[in-house]
Amino acid sequence: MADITLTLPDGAERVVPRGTTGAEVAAAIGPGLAKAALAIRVDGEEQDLSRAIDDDASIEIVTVRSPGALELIRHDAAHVMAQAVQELYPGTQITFGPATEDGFYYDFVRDEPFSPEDFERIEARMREIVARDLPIVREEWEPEQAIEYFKGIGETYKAEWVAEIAKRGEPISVYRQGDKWLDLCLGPHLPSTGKLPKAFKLMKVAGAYWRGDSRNEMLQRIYGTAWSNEKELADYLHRLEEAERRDHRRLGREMDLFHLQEEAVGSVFWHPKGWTLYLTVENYIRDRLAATGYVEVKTPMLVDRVLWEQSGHWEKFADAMFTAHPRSAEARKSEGERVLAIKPMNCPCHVQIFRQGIKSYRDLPLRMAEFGSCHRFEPSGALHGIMRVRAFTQDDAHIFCTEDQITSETAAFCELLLGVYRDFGFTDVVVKFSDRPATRAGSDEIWDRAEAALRDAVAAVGLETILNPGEGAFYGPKLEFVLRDAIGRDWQCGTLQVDFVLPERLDASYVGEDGGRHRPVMLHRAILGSFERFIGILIEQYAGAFPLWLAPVQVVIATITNDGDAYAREVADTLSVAGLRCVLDLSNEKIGYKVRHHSLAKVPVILAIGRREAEERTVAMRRLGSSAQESLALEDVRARLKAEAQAPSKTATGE
RNA sequence: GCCGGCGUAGCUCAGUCGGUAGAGCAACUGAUUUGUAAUCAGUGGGUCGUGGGUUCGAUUCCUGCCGCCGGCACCA
Repeated sequence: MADITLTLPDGAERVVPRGTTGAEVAAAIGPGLAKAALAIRVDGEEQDLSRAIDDDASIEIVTVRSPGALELIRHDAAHVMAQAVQELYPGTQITFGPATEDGFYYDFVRDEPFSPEDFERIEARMREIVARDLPIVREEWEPEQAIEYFKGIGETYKAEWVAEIAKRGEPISVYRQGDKWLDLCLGPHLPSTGKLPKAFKLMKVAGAYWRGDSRNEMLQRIYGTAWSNEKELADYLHRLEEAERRDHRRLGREMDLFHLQEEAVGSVFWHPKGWTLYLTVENYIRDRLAATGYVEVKTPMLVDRVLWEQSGHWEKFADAMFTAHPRSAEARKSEGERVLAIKPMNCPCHVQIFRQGIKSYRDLPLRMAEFGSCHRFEPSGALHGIMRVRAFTQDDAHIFCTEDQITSETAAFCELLLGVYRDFGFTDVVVKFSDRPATRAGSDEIWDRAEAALRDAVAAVGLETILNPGEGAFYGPKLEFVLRDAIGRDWQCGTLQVDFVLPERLDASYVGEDGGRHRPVMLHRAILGSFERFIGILIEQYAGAFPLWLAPVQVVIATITNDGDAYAREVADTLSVAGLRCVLDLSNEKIGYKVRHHSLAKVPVILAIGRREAEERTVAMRRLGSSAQESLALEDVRARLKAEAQAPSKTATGE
């Protein structure tokens, strides 16, 4: 048997007999490493320690501290949980159980529902299985053998899955965990259950469709989290608690920004403070659009269904649309029973404006923006605070352009978007590139061109994207700009979609240089996406403690004794005239109470005024989050706060 | 929409093994004139999500519906 050469991460080489296992290599390097070893990476590919290595390779022993170790641990935790559940609840079937971003889940089939009360029992059994230190051994089975075995023990889902894998011609690998339990799995796995750190916790039960298809039966999914040690677990649980405090639904109520109620499910009641925030955001984005060559329009809320039929939306989304008609039978008769749809989007209306009069190539690109209110009948289970609602407003725009202009328009848009996100404090933006879906309109050649144009633009801006294969719109590829909420959920905010289809269906055209008629391309684009969603994320991003320009109440002027009342009024007037949003607190409370009260309300600036300030015509300024005080002349405060409270869209133009 | 959980005052929650409910905070009123994260006292506030059933009697038990929460599916 010939020897092979293994290269360690530090560059050292080891010559070992062909067929040496990862465990043996680890042991040869040192007993400490052998004990800590969880898996081995062979030429970058993670494998079981028990696998024989047959060729020269660069290797790395994976321990708890290795990057990627958590994924291994979580995957094993899923299996240990599955074993625990099957031991405790005989007759339960197992299906899939992968690692997730911060934990794992396993999907079970069982008539009785699991409840969180079961968790303690399952966790205890999991710890017991870890204590048993069961060896985890990989085997390769013949498909027939596996199908027969799983059918024999009543695991019909596993049997179905084996058949699927076999059809693809892939090997069937099975992992034994002890001598009584096994699971179909790709691996890799830890060498034994004893290697699994006991820093895991079951978190929630939920339904999930078999193989992610809503036509299939619903399974019971148990979610857990797992970490390499107790401290990491505790930190994680602590982070979750912190995140809960930032939840926009909670802050929206506590800060009196908005509310939702049963009589208008999925629609937001904006309170004065929330609406101030909303208008601040809207005015900011309006400035940005005006500065980058957009024109703003406003289109009807109620539009005859024939337009939606023409655009193709009726066919695909009719069930998700609201319709309206006059209450009076007489009116309905005279109107010819026409069905009006409450607009679910703005694009067909924008095309109607584009179609008024003859457009020349000189008019392109035409960037048409609208703060358009849309209504969609979102499935009840999808509603979530103000992040996913049935009535929302987008900072929507459609850029009518030539095919040659797609790249430059996209690049300009990406730059605008990133600048806007930066102004709101978002620097980590995930951008997904969604390419052609299986069912689509338009020729492959058109798709090639659209995708290439989009790719060029992204490259021009130096944007990193994640490919989201097959997730494009039916009419064109798209970019999705994704922000994350406090609880770790991702939300699409910005988007850019290249569309060759709607201009055709709605017959938009322009006269080209050649004097002939041509179809424009439409770029559907939004930066914030829905104001509702974006503001929800904004609330969580700042945990309600907004920078001065966004804060609904920017300054509280609080008196210490009522000797200062008259002067405090003057301060409030001065600042209000300067455009600052002020609240005057002359209430009969101690200054300590007022400071606490307004600090909890997350007001960025508190100006305290007592007898001394009134005499000297100064204020004592205190910023949120700091207990330091600064004594300033009234005129200085006015100038300073006014400058600081300018929206970034104003400061950039030097106003 | 599907699976599971939940629904008592503005908020957070207690309570009733079936006899129409209570605390803290908030709010309001009064006293206090106060120097940077809670001054004291008093007052008001709930068809116990909603419809039906069982019962002498339901907020409590059963059930339909609505909403919310967590996932899944969906997201033009």
